[in-house]
Amino acid sequence: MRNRFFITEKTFFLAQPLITFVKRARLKPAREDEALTDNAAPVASVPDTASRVTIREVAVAAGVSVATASKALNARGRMTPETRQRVQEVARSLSFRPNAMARALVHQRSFTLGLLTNDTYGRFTLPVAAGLSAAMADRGVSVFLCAIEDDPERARLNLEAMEDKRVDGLVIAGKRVDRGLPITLPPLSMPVVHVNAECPEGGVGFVPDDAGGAHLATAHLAGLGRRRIVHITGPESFAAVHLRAAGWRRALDAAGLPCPGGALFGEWSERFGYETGQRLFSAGAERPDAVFCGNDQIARGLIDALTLLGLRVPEDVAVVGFDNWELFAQAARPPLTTVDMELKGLGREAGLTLLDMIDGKPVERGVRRQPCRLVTRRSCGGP
Amino acid sequence: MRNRFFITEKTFFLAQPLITFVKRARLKPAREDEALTDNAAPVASVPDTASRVTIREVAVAAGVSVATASKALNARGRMTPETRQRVQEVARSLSFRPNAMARALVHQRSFTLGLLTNDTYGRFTLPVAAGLSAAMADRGVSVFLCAIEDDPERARLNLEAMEDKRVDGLVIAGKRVDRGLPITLPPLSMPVVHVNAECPEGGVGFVPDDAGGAHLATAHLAGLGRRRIVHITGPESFAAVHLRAAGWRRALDAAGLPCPGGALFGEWSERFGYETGQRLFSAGAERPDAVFCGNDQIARGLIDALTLLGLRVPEDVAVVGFDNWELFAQAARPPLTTVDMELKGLGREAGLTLLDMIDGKPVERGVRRQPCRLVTRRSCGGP
DNA sequence: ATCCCGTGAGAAACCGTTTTTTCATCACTG
DNA sequence: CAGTGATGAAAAAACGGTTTCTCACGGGAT
Repeated sequence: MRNRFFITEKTFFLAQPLITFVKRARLKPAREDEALTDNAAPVASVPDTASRVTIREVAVAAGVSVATASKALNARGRMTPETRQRVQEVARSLSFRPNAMARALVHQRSFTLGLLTNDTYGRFTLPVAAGLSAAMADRGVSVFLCAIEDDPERARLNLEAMEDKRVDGLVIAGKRVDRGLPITLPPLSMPVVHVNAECPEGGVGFVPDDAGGAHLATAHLAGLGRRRIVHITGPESFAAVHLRAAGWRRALDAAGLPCPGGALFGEWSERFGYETGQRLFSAGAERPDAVFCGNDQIARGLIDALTLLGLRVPEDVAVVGFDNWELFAQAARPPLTTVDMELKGLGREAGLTLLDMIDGKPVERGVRRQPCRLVTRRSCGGP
Repeated sequence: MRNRFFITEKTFFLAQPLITFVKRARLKPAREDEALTDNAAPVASVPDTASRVTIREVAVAAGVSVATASKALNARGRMTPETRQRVQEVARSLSFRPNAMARALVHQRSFTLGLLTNDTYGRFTLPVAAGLSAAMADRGVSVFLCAIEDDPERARLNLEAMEDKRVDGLVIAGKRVDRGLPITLPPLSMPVVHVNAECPEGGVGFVPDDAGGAHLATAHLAGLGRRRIVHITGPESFAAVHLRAAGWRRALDAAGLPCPGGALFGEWSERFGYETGQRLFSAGAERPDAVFCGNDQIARGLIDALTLLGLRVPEDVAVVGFDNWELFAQAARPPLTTVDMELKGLGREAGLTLLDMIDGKPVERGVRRQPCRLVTRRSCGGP
């Protein structure tokens, strides 16, 4: 109770040994008996903490003051080229690297972001995270990963950690565009962007353009001369399902094609694709000549069903999937043409926008739908 | 060239607007004309940076010195209970949270870890990362995610960032226990543990106990009375394949069962499982009554083949997989009994050990094989 | 020779904490 | 009543940087 604001007691005590250890090491430079007893044990060598070289050491080695050293290394202020160069060379030779935390302290900017996600096993968050991390790394910004398992308490804990660590901004990533994370965001002292998750009123969000992707896929099929293009997809409870269905319908309209009785909703599984395929294609008359599937699993199941029915893909039926989940798309026979949601790009754009917000640049609020990309493989024929 | 040690020029210029922005905000407290022009634009509200409350403000509000405030909040030093309580209440009412970076600066400990991984799309790293992140969060430690895409340059960049940010330790996670990451680790100034990756001589590593897991699976089958247990698995180029095969063989020996001609090596795909199943079970005589598969995909393909051949799972043939990849294990009919590598636990243990190393506790070097867990579903029958 | 100014570099203040040291106060002893 | 500890709290010194201010110096104009 006493202490409830701060680091947990566990953490607190955890910290003690190290601190005293370091202190001791600094005061007495290695007593002999200690060295002797430590020697034999087959323990992993703790690298000499060898107290990292500071700008102060660079300064004395270069024969200047720390102020001058700092200015020399940061290309600020005025000074003779010789001085600047001498300092830089000394810094290099000592392999000096400035302490980012010290620097953050004075700049009031940590060059650090938080990524809060509840998609622990998911195939969505990792690409987003990778794209984000890569783009940020290029700009000297690092990303804290916070895996909250749909557990509000864990969310709170991580949010507090992010506040304490003074991250410059926060990316909140989920697995469904129509669901928020299990957090009631407290008033945060930093800008936030949402990725692949419900975006609160007035917030900034990034999601793949599901409708656009579906349009892309359907138009591709129409462009290849297919006339009866059906849509087999996931459960109606997903917003993404409706968006993709809408894109499909719009593309059919645009191509002047009939909309054969609405989309076939079901589940995101191979099984559903397989069963729907059997049902749809065993009836002889008026068979579709193309299927746009709501995801790659469905497409995979569908292809299995078609193959079993003796129908050839793509000759008799062309198939497009959604997700570009390599595991399914590449493994399918024939390999699957599918829609890639560009999740890495999503993470990248979210990060860049967040940086803009941090820099105080004006950023339009609202949800951005990032374009998808059609990956053509062999399941549609064509060139 | 001039500047090659430090933040990139891009970063450098990026930082400027913010810095001057903050400065200005502090000097003049909001000029009216600025407020007016800013007002109408539909831009995302940058939360009032409202310069976070510092311990200094807490101190003056409580009528004590900062030293006293610090001691009061950290349960250090001696003081009257009244003073301590008063400070704590003031801190709470101002919702003060200490700046972790300032604190890190004096403690020489950032309570921060780096996670370097090249498994961007993979199903292996994310659970590891989640387990690590969760366990560390409980201890007030945050984890930087560094996604390097098998790109040495990116690896270098991220390593430098981790050094600059003064992480206390590093977790290096890969996708294969017999491959290192594309890094030639420079002499690092912090302890390192390796997870699911090749561990250099004298290092500390964590991998799942493949052999043990295989033994677990095979012994389970033997315990259910199966006598002819074959093993269908991935390519021989994987160390994990050999370990699992060895575990399988050992379990057969232990149960006094014959080893029918060695393991069947191939690839990690459903297709391979399917085809091998057809080949193996269409020949009439001396059919196996159980199969231990090297992963869940193979198991899934195998079950498809068995079903097609009219063989019942588990009545005629019992099947065990490896990975507990929900997508396959749960979706299989019947649901798959399989070996879980406990990747989250792996991440957790790696993190805890790393913390020990950071604390200077003696830690045995070498690779630890963490036990796997058998998840029993319906593909083996039994209770 | 004096004044002024531009220039390069050092001194000092600061960022937000913790920790050590110093200091004043007060209640006891002898 | 002076001397002695204990005690609570403040002052000061770190931690590793950046930035603002100040200053000494030298050259050119008067």
